[in-house]
Amino acid sequence: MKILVGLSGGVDSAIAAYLLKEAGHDVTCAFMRNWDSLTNNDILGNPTLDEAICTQEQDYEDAKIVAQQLGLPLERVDYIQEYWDNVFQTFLDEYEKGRTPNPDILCNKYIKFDAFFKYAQDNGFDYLATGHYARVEHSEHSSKLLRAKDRNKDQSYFLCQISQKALQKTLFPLGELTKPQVREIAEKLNIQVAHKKDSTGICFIGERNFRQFLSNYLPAKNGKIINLENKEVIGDHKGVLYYTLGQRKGLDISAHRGPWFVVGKDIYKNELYVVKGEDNPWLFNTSCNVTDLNWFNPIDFNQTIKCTAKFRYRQPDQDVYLRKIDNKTIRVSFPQGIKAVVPGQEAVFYVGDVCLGGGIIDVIYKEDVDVRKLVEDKLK
RNA sequence: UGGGGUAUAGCCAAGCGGUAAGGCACCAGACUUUGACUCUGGCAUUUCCCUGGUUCGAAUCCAGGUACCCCAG
Repeated sequence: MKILVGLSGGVDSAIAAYLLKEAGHDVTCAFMRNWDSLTNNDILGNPTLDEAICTQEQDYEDAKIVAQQLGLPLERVDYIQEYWDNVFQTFLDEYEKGRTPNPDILCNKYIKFDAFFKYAQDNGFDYLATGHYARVEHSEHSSKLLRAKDRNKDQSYFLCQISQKALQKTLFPLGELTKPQVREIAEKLNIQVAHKKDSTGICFIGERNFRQFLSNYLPAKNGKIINLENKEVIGDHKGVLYYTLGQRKGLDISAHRGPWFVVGKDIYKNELYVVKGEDNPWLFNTSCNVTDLNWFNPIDFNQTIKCTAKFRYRQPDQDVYLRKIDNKTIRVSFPQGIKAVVPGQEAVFYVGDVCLGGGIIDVIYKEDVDVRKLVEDKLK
């Protein structure tokens, strides 16, 4: 089969490509470039800007060496415009609304498994493959996304928004392997990047001082930090948009004994609301509405569905109940209470190893009352 | 200007003659393809408001200052 592999310059995609080649496929590699720091004005909080070779170019160099070592052709594709329009614009819009988006899920949805997928289709490839840790089970008319065998590295969470259509033509060669096994294979092959550190941070943008990075696009606007429980002003924030619910660090509240955690914000009054103590009841929610749903396979919502969910990457599985609200919204209930379920973040649903799909957390509730209303009432 | 009390890190705070606990904040690292959370480590030795004194030894006891607080005027 003719397969296009997204080669990032890291170990994972290198070994993914290697395994496909070993299996006898006709493999072509492609390096994606989706972010240009200079044209995107990504100046503040960008540590690689003054480095001799920015990490992105280094990654490309690594990818070239890997392709060469594997004896595979390497193409280079650019989706800078698409990334900006579909991923980054949404990312900024969400932050502007005071929410906390997950750009990497958008990146998979719009870039890797849409724009790049189409590229593969248009160029006569049978399948697209990446180095993600996840499994896909193909059958005649539909495919299933499954958790990776390596439960520690499982990345199905980030793949929850890709289309069934793309999934059907996708392979994840690392799905049955663990990360240590992948590194071992790379070592045996003497792959250049066998010991390269796992990448973290926003995909294609990398690690940044996040507040500074955001301030390139969303200017700082100082304001008050208020103790929600007694309405006392206890500090100053650097811009309400820069903080996320559940956040502890960076509040710089030193005059009052903490620890303090963010439980709410008002983007119009430009106020941040905090409470004290890591077990504070304000930190726990019991349900949320989820929109922008993507299901890999049809779900029968005639009855309440019991399944598990993750509200952020690497969160242990949470028991939840799903109920349909309307065609675009479901209510997710978790009476046991879960900490810091954050609007804008992704809720991803599983039954056993099968990833059902996911959606964006829209409104959070405590005992079926909108938390924003609870905060508002508390401040009266 | 009568009486009483308190001064220890950015904030809070233990210590009561034997060589400066702890928490918050902050910083660093780990973890991590979002943002967070979490974990580990660092963080007063020209040191305990200042100056003297007692003592082998003082943040601790004594004397005198200084600052702030409270009560009564």
